[in-house]
Amino acid sequence: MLYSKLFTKTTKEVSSDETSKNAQLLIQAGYIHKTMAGVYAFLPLGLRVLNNIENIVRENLNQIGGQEILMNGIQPKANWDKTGRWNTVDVLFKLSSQTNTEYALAPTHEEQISPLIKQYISSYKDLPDFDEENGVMPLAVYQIQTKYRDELRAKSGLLRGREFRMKDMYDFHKTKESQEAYFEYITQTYITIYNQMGLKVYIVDASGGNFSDKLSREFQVICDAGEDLIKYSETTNFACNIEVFEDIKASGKEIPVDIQEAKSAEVGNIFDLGQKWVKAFDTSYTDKNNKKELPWMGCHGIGTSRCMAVIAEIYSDENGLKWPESVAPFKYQMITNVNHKDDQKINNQIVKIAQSIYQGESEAEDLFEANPETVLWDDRESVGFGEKLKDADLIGCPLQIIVSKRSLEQGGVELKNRYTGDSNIIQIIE
RNA sequence: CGGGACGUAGCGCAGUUGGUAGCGCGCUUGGUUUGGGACCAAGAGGUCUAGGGUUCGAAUCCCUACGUCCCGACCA
Repeated sequence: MLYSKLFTKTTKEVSSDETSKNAQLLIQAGYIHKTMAGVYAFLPLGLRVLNNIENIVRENLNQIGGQEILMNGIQPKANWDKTGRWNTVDVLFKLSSQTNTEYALAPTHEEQISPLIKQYISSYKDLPDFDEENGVMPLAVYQIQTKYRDELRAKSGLLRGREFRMKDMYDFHKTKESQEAYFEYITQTYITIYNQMGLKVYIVDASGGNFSDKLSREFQVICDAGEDLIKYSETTNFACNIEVFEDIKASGKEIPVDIQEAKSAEVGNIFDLGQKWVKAFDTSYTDKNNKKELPWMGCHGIGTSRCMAVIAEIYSDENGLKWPESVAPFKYQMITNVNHKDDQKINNQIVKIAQSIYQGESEAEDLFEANPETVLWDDRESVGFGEKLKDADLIGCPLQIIVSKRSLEQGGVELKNRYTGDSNIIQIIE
């Protein structure tokens, strides 16, 4: 993409009332725009990052049998009455129509998936037992969608919004064993997902809150902007929320010697919902003996926009963002320096080389993946070179390609790693 | 929802004891620049969040509402 065609602009200054690092950087670099407290619009660069994150989630869930659907933001009140949550979920946005019919703006989708799935599971044959060895996956349906929660206090940029993006998956099983085994299987998939987006997660068991009286498991990333406090160990897989640490100690469980404490952000969680929701909606099936049975249900969330915030918090420095390649809006940001004082021949050469790199015609191995889809070319002519370098650091694509008189004198184009700061000259064969 | 701070040009800010608003960035035009957010010149841009009140006179003082952020509480 040509930078000159990008409608967003970076700014030198950012509002002092956005104090969170993720919001400041993402707004300053033009990734997001604040509409109101806790509600942000995703601009071209921001949407590319969000899409990259969500595609990582998508690909991994498809591999474990997930079938993607898209449910709705607006839901009937009746469903929420049925589970009693119309009055108990205080973050529920409620709205009414011209005819005073009431609706919920969905904060989550158990109230929709349960009656939906009821239509399609009539027989035990519709609910295969999870069998990892033979590659048999259970019925698992997911969506990646915009969610709404009436938070009393939205804060920390994309970390806690009133409108945010979330993946939620729901799985249904004949047996509790299948559900529990899949719960563990998903845990492994989640670790892979977070690793692919550059996040190291700590797994913390917690109670399910008012969501479920069963087990839930949180995925925490060490991050100063986070709202949670965890105890964890680098050498073992021990991790727990600070709130339950004393209880764990009292229970006699062994505490690792390298125990540490840190602030963390919850980037996902998985729940064992038991039969609470299927009971409420009578989501039953007929078993082998022609008997009516209720399935076992699990639900699993990943806050994709929150992941974006956490990545921005962690992968950034005083100059700006430095995205992991897997989620970066572009792999390369190319800067060309055309100086009118210079020999026109050199300027022509700079543009010609940049053009061929941008079009994917470069022979150089390190630039093999360059093309208009992977390169953000800062082709602006009236902008100083220093400003382009600043912008490249702020926007934070992993690799910067610099084509200038100086780089040509050094034998080619400069390839600079945003993360390590290393740079080297790539030979260009013309 | 309790406590605190704030709301002035597109953005970031200043505005003294009350006298109808200014700076930087950005933008427009022209020119010079171009390896770390350049420079000169000339411009455009405002219902000082809104509504009341005090006053001869309010961005400034008082009240109310709305908005934004921070601390806390809450947190599928």
